[in-house]
Amino acid sequence: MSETTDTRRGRPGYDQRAVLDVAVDAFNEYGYDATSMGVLAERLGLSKSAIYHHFAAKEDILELALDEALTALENVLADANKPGAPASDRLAGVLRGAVNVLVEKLPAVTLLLRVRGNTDVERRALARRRAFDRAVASLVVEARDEGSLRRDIEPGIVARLLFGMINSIVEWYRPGGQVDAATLADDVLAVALDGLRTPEQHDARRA
Amino acid sequence: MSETTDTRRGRPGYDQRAVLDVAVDAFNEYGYDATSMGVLAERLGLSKSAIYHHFAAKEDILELALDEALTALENVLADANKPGAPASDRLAGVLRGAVNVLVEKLPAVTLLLRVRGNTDVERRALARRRAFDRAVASLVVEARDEGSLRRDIEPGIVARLLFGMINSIVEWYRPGGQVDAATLADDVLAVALDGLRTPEQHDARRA
DNA sequence: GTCTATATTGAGATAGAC
DNA sequence: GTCTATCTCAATATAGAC
Repeated sequence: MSETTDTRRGRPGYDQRAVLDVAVDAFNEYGYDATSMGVLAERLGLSKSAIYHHFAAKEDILELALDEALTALENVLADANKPGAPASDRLAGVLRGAVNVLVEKLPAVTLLLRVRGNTDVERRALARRRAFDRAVASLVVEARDEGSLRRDIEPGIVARLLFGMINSIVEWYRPGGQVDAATLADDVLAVALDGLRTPEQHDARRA
Repeated sequence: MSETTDTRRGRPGYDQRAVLDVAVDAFNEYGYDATSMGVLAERLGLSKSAIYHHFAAKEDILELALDEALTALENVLADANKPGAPASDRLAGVLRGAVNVLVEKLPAVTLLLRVRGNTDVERRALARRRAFDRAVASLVVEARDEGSLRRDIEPGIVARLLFGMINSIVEWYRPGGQVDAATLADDVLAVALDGLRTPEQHDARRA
């Protein structure tokens, strides 16, 4: 509506989204603190001050990225919460959904998983992440009480190992590689639920 | 030999080890880059310059801590490498040993797992860590070829998920808490090998 | 082994022109 | 939307006395 007929994605300069994407990649490569506005500007082919046209502060870039990751994860929780469904199904839905979010929003989630809590922005993000973790942990408890999960390991530890495994995906998964998101989610569920041992050895152990 | 009869751990000042321990804790709390020599000095109750009596540079503190973690992990690999033993036993030994190192040298290993590779010190540490990961990955391949591990998931993915689960322990394990190292290692092995599902459900799935 | 300076560099951020 | 120039502050590290 505002100008001529262009597809709105700024031709001459960057829009906020483009700056965000480049910045998040840099944050993940060097770490947030170790990434200066100077190297950001270099990567963008801009001056440092040009970045401040899109974001008022370095931390606002971080905040926007963290919010993107957290919102996506929170939506997974909401989507999987079908009242009446067995807890094991809802848990599987959350795990599968979380893997998908990890893959689809890999840079933002990677950034989220590395936040330490040094500033208010980081602490707010950590609080939202902990709420998500708590929700998953109580799903694990439900699934165990329902008889779907083994009872010999504390559910808190189960939930943490489970999400440790899932979250570690950001350390090595790269889009366009050999593995697609659906296969990865299947593999994670398979390892988590059935373990690595061959079925024959399961039987041998029980015999 | 040098002075009077004292137990050598300096009473008036710090020795290198004491500075190291305090520094590593701070690095893990705030992140290495976000930890200034100023806050380090505050935590030690020293001036900044006093720290430079023990370490020539901030990064030397990091290097010493990383070396401690890496040496411990490399020793696990050497200890578990009993020629002739089944790969599955050797793999289990490495996993158990790695959990023990994680717990016993929690601060140093935590630091190691967060290194990004921004400097030569960090890149050297990453190279040693990758060598360790590769050794574990080839143990996984051996165990699979031997028939001990399921063949339907790529061994590279298996190894990564496995160590993702183990490494995530540093995010929540705290010494003196409810769980001791041996129990934790048992739980990790149990989840990794047998999965979370109840035995009855394993059978139902196969029927 | 610790201190009080201080040198020096690089960071995040702003002013104001184009 | 981008630029050059600059401000301000905090960081690592050093000098040299006690």
